[in-house]
Amino acid sequence: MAVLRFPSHFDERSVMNIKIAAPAVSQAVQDPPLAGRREPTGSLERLATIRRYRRGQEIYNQQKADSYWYRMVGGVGRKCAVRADGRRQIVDLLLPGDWFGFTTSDQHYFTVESVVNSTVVACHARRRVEELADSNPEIAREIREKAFEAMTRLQQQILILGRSTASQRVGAFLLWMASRTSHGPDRLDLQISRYDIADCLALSSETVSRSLTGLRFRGAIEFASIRRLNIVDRGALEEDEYAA
Amino acid sequence: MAVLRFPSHFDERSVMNIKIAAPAVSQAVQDPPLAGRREPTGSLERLATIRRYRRGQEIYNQQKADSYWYRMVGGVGRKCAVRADGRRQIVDLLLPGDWFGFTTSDQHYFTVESVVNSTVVACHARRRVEELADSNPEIAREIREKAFEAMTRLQQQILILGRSTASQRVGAFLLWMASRTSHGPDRLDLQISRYDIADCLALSSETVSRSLTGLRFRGAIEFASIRRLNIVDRGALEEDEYAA
DNA sequence: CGCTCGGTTGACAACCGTCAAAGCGTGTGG
DNA sequence: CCACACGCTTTGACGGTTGTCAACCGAGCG
Repeated sequence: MAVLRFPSHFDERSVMNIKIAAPAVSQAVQDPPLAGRREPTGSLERLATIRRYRRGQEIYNQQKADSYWYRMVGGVGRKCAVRADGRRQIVDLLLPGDWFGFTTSDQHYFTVESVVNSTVVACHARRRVEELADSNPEIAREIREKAFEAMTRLQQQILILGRSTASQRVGAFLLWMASRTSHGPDRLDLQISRYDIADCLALSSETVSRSLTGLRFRGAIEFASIRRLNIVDRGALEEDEYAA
Repeated sequence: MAVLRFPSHFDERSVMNIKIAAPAVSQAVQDPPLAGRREPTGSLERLATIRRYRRGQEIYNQQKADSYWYRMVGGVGRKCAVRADGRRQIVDLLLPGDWFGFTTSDQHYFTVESVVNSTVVACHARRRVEELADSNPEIAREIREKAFEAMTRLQQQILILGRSTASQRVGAFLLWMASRTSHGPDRLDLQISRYDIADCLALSSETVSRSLTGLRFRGAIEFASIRRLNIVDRGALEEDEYAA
């Protein structure tokens, strides 16, 4: 129940009695639930290969030819690009239920890596899925739907990257992540590091850290542990955008 | 052949003899060519309705139900969101050959507007296209391919937004636009305003203008007219990213 | 026990957004 | 035909935000 101090660049007058949320009882470290999404139960998954990864392993690679489409089953993945200056950009953060790696050739544009241990991925041979889709319109529709979902994720990412200030980006990111996971709408288990968040939002990790501190200071969020937090004031997070 | 002066924040020592490129002879104002892409010639386009727009008109809208998938035939479109503070974010810039408006419901997430006069769009009734795709695997594959292309555009946009400095973003944007249009790899007719560029790149129009001036100053580009330019030094524009 | 990695904070400089003003081109109306 | 107005573009000045460099801390691990 330690009282937290805030760094000097916050207004000292309001610094009192701000506490860390009491840790939830007996949160054993274990794999997260599968985000409550329905898994496909049709013939699609019968031809899937399941692969399991430890943290930081490569799922596919821009360099090597690869003829699979993928579905995230458990854990977290990141689709990223590395620039000439060594900076990394995370283009798509992959959570259970998300499909990724859609191509029409045997070449991917990006590299996908697992972010946490026990990341589980279902691999679908592209050619076989396409043949299946050719003969089964249901499957074709399902693939289309998953591709459209992937497009929605990318558009969401663009909207977040388009925000002008770091706090807005971080706030919108937290809300988005909370809506994509299933710990309840206001509980969030960021399983990813500040570095990964920074690379998602095109910020430095220091700025992410400062923004989180700022949001905590303003009472928008509270931390249960370093990567688990509760959303206290949604209004303070959402720069309420009207998607016109 | 006027000698251009540079604003004071550029190094005055190098300011001499920098000229506007000689204007191309007799460039009448007219519709741009259709970017040299093959148009689909199959049964898909037989059930398309062609619509023509003047500058600034709405093609579809986030508010109103709409059950079409679209294909840009001529001109330019912008898919955008407007935030609470009035700021606009362009999520996808639509050029001839681009499909857009993919959904599985009768609701769109964004609004699409024409950017230039004589923008021409082909509208495909979603339900009829889906039925056609159900019975014709060729069509289904074509739709998938167009959706994947749209995903590639969005990912490209994310990579550009992820760059840290304004000049890098503007430079990458110019190269991208040049690769998407067909005036030759080094000639570019931006048909859009600085404001639109700014809303694509999450910058202010002033910063876009300053970045363009800076790129011109560094000899990376030269202007044929205010919206037409030549790419002189690709290396200076591309912060050569290695997409890993 | 010491190392490494991730996270936080501080100091400072550079960059960019904002406000303001001016130039310019185009279209419109008198 | 001219005058005007409007929208787009450029430039200047300035202040706030953020990236960078640096230091420190704590947790996990060999």
